[in-house]
Amino acid sequence: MTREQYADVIVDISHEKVDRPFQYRVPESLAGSLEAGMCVMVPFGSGNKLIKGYVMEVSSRCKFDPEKTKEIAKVADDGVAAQDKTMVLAGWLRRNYGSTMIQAVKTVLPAKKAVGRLEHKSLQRIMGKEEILSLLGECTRKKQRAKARLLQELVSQEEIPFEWITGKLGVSSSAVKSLEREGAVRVVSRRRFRNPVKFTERDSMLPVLSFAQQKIVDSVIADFDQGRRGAYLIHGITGSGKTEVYMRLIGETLKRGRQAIVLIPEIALTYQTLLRFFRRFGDRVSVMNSTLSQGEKYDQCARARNGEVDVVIGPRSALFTPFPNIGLIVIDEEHESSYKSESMPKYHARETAMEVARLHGASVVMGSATPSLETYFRARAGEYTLFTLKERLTGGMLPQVHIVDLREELRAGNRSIFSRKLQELLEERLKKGEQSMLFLNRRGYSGFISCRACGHVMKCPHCDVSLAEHRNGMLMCHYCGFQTAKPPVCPRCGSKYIMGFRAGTQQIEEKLKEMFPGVRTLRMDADTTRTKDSHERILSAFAAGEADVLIGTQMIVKGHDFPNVTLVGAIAADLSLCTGDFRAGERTFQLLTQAAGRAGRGSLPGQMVIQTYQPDHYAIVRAARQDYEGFYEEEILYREMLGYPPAAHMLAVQIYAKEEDKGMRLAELLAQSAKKTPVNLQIIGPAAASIGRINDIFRFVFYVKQQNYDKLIQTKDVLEKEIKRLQPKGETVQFDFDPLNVL
DNA sequence: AGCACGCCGACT
DNA sequence: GTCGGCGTGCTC
Repeated sequence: MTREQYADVIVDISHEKVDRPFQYRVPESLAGSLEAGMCVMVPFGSGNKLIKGYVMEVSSRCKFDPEKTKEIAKVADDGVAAQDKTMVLAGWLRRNYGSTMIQAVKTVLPAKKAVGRLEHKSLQRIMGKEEILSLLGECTRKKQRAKARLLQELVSQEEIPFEWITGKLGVSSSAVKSLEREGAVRVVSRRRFRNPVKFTERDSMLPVLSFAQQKIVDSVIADFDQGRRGAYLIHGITGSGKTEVYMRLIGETLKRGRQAIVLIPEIALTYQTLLRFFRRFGDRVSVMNSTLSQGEKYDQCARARNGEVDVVIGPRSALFTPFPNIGLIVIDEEHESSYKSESMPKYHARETAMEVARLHGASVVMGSATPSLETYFRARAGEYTLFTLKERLTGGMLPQVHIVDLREELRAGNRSIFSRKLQELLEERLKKGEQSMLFLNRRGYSGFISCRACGHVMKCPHCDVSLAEHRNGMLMCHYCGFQTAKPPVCPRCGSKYIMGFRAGTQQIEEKLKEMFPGVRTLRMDADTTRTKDSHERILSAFAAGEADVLIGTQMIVKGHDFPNVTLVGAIAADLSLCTGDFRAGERTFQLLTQAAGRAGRGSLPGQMVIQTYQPDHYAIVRAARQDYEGFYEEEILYREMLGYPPAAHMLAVQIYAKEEDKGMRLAELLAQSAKKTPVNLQIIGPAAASIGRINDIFRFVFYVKQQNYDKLIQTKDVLEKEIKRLQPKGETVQFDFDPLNVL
């Protein structure tokens, strides 16, 4: 009754050439029991050597010449137990975020690249110099040029890295093989690990914890020792000592023979941050970051697997460090958007950490001064244990915040981008020789339209997000595709000053220099940070007092302490408030709160100016008061009303197409079949994405909303089947669950 | 990565 | 003609 089954298998050979699935016949004995993610032994190559492989997919269609298709030999180890944690995780990623198994496997298997392995594989001479010379003579006589070249090199060098042999010397493996047979050389894969960080002195004493810190450490450890594995959120303002709590917990985890993973946003992965961990844990710590080469990453993974390190620090990908027995996962700055992957599978490190923790029996500790709504929502629901750290250990004072109403400025005849208050305070700083920071919080910027006179923002009547201006003069909603003509005057107050807000960091710099001749400025944005260390260089130049004012995008307010900064100015808070995204309020609140934390961290008291057309908006008012709770209450109400995450869940289905009409048709087709699913779904769109075309690829998107996450997964499964059936050629489809940004 | 195939120079 | 090294290409 059962038709013949086939399985796509990725073989366990570290080389790009074979890094793709091979199809095998599923033997009758395994029919029905074989699942994606299982580890199997398959005959491979002409010698039919048995090697390890991972099942990617089981199907009933044979995509390869059936004559040449071989059969799976057996399941490696025994059945279910053979599904090691990594592959289970890959399967989980595939299921929850919708990607191919290969994409999922590639994300969980860290650095499985040729360069990684070749680098520390080398050829060693095991004969004496005289013997080599005589062998060299023999080979030259026999005109064995490849072997001779190799031997020539071995005369002067005891050991040659493998990559030289195939690269510079141009000798293939068959020549090496014959030399090995003759007993002249041997292949050694010595581990010459490079720890990217130099040795530093260890802490000799631990700092004394505050009462609140101690309580967190005690209860997490007590839970752990009683076999309760939970998730914890530390809601603590900057400088309240979260890092010390993490380090104590890591220390306790190590004492119990388990390993710890620390996730830190890439931007905060600075030398100062790392130093604290190195001083505490010495060479048991390993760092993963994007500047590491493939080979270095491979080394770090091998060290983790061998038990040479117990703690790894890095961005979201560090989550997949192959530790044998993870006991703790720390997620610092939990709200950061860099925790969500931008390529398939579009996983969220926070959610994935929960799954990793479940597989290993580990605890998860998250920390943030401005937790994401998702996390706080769950903490409120009792899913996570909530701790609060209210005091600044350093005793620094919170800054005084001024909200400036830009409508008032216009009324008073001030058309400049600096309000009178900001001008006044800037002048004061320049006189006193203190530093200032000016930032534009624009990311995912899209031309929203607002009224300069009354602050009215054009919004979608169905989605309550800002409408974006299109080239044809129409205003459009990125969620549902709603369109309306741009009104000539403000529909609320009738003013003709209704327009898009446009200002860049460069303009700010120019205007600032006009206003204050001789002011020393530094600018930091995507343009000035293109090269590798320019980011760090600008920041350290500013810290060294080489400029009076640092101008930049939101990146200047993250991490980094500048004790001499006493003024922070948000030029246009509306830029992040009106991005046409349901998370705009949350992002604005986080950004402004963080920015306020930048002012006055030294002994000098700080001030902050927030310029906005919407001075009454709750995100701005609450940020000015550093009132997270209050913000949360208002924001969650909004999400509940409109059914946005975390109150409900949302799946973005993104269609990329070479031809516009074909893309739209596929989007409509998929939206239709989503509608036909038995679950009760709300479908919005499809519409052209906000950036409708990149590199001549047209983009379309529609959204599916549902209370229950599992039902969304079911919908995704239905769509996956539909895509398989339609077999689109010029179009690709991606899924994004609870998207952070609208395309 | 590892294996066979086939080309090309050297030699019974 | 045959033998064997050595680059090349494929592996379900």
